[in-house]
Amino acid sequence: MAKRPTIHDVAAVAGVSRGTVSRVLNGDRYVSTAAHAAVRRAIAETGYILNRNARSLVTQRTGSVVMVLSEPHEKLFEDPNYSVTIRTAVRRLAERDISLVMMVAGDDGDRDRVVRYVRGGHADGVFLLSTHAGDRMIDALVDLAVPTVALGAVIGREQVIPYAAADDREGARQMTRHLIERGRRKIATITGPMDTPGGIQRLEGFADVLGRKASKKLVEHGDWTQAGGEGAMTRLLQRVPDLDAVFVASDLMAAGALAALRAAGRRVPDDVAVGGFDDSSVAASTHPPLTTVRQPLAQVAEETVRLLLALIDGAGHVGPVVLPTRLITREST
Amino acid sequence: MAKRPTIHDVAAVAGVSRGTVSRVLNGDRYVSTAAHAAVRRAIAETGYILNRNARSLVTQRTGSVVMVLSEPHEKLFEDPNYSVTIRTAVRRLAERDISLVMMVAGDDGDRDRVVRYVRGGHADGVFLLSTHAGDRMIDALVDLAVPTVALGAVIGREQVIPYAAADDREGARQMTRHLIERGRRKIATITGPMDTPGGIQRLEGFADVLGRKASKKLVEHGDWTQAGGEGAMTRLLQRVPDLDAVFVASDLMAAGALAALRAAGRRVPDDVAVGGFDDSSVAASTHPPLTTVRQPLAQVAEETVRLLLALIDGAGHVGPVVLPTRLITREST
DNA sequence: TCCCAGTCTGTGAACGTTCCCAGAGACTCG
DNA sequence: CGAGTCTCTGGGAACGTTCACAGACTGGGA
Repeated sequence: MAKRPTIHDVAAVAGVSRGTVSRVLNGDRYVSTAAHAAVRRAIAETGYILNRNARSLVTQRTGSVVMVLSEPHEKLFEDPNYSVTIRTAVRRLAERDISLVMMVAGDDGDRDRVVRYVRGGHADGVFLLSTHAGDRMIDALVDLAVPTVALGAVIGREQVIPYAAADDREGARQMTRHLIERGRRKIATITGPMDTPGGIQRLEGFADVLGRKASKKLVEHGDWTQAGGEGAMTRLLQRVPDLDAVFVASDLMAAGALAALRAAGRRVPDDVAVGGFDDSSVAASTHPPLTTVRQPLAQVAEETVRLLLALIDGAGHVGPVVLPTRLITREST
Repeated sequence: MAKRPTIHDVAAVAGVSRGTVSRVLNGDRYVSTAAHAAVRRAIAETGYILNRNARSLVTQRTGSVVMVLSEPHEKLFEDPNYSVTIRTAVRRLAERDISLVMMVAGDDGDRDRVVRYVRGGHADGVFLLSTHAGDRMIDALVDLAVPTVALGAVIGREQVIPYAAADDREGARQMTRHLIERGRRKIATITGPMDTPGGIQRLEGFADVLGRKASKKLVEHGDWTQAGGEGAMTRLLQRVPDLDAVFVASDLMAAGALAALRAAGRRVPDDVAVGGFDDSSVAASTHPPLTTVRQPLAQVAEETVRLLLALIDGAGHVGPVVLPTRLITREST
């Protein structure tokens, strides 16, 4: 295999100059149809592939975006949704010929690396995933003034970092109303960690509906894990033995809650109704299957990418996008 | 903000030449300790960050690796394991200052893009995930002679593409033996799709143990989904109403099988014992919790990266790595 | 003393693009 | 018919590195 063909080779074959080939490559105006055709043909003939490094070197654009995976709680958060998010983002970006670089921000070294990478100009934009409150890396990124968006609000930075998210708060309201409609009177909740948007907003939605009936006694905090959900449910039962419903802020925690209820001899939904959140794969496989709130995950990912692209294209400011959730009724309520 | 500092600026501040700075950057020999210190200081002072594009342009190396996500069965495969794999890979690669670019190979356009990307020299290596049999893209990549590895064997290309994987076959044997030890006599199995390594090898392990008792009647095929598992279980029950155990090749399908059994009025494990595979998050949340086979996922990912790095470093040929699985006993058997 | 090997440094020439400018034609309008 | 505008083209310069080479300096052995 000889050397990879360059723009020079294409130009020679097409009988034009480098400049003209470059113009065709970049879709510039001012190229005659004859030249255009000749270049196209020469590209096909030589099997030419653009060298992005050379291009980036002069344009100062990289044609890539970095997705930063934070690990809020010591990798407890093994979210199946990542898969959907990543796929969707890669797809949408590929349409624009932008590639996706993954980075992990687990410890300080990682976070440093991310900042250095972006400061080095190696990415045209940043896509934040599962951020958590008070992350210094995020402030550093904001300072760099590189287009940055997040999937899910960044707590405390809602105004400065555009995001797309599911309407957690309204979703929680839907579920809470549903439990009331089912005739439940003493409704508790198990939240996520209170430094995550899902933790905060789902509790707010719950409180919106119940008003002052949402006493502190009826609120217990979990950590998104199944074991955490089980523990929280156990504590709730001790404190409020006569509760007749519980809204759990994630399906995985709800699965834990179901186990705790079973262990305590309560029947679901007869004695206690259980509502989840996410409509993840566990939801359908619990016993009984979970009533839950579905998030339009792919759509959220899509909108996040859209925001990022807009920013990269020079949009000064883009607003957050919040997408509606949907109640999925199964047998646990 | 002024222009980003280049190697020239560092050289000027350090009072040496470009060449010397470059040598320090690349850890070359033949740099005096004084020069070395001066350069280090100048780098810190100027906040210099290497421009990878410029480097790649001359070295013909990119310092990045592409991970290709195939979608074997129309994105049915929403594998929570992706998350672990991606994290692990990103981590290990970052240690070597190599970044991970994600690409999706869903349709022909995607596959073309991947090949073009690699042919364009934009990656030093390829990391294949969830491949499926007879993929032309894989042959194209092999032809390009770029270092390529896979997580999980590539069916039909086991000899040409190095891989790391869990010992599916032995795992299936462990489970089958376990079912026999539990006194089961009529043991059926629900497999994965027969064009995936998990589908094939887990069935082989099952057959290894049962020998000729593993009649065709006792084998039913699923598609890794819960609904698929439910359907397969229903068909099995019709055909072999007196079966007393079933080994299901994935936890998600096993959850479906449990639902089918419940619908048919069979008690688990009293009437029918159910074994899963993967030890995914659903396993612990089914009712009853699933006995299953745990794969050392993070370790598999780690080994895959190791193979890839070895290949990139010039190792001519690296053998496959197969890691042991472990039986996790819960209440379904 | 001289020579050679080893260590260290500076510099010109690449790497493959895009950008910019100058210039050649063609066409339009006064 | 001349000036101005628009379309199209070619080629020099720049982007920020690494690499190869040449040269300077050191020290040790003949």
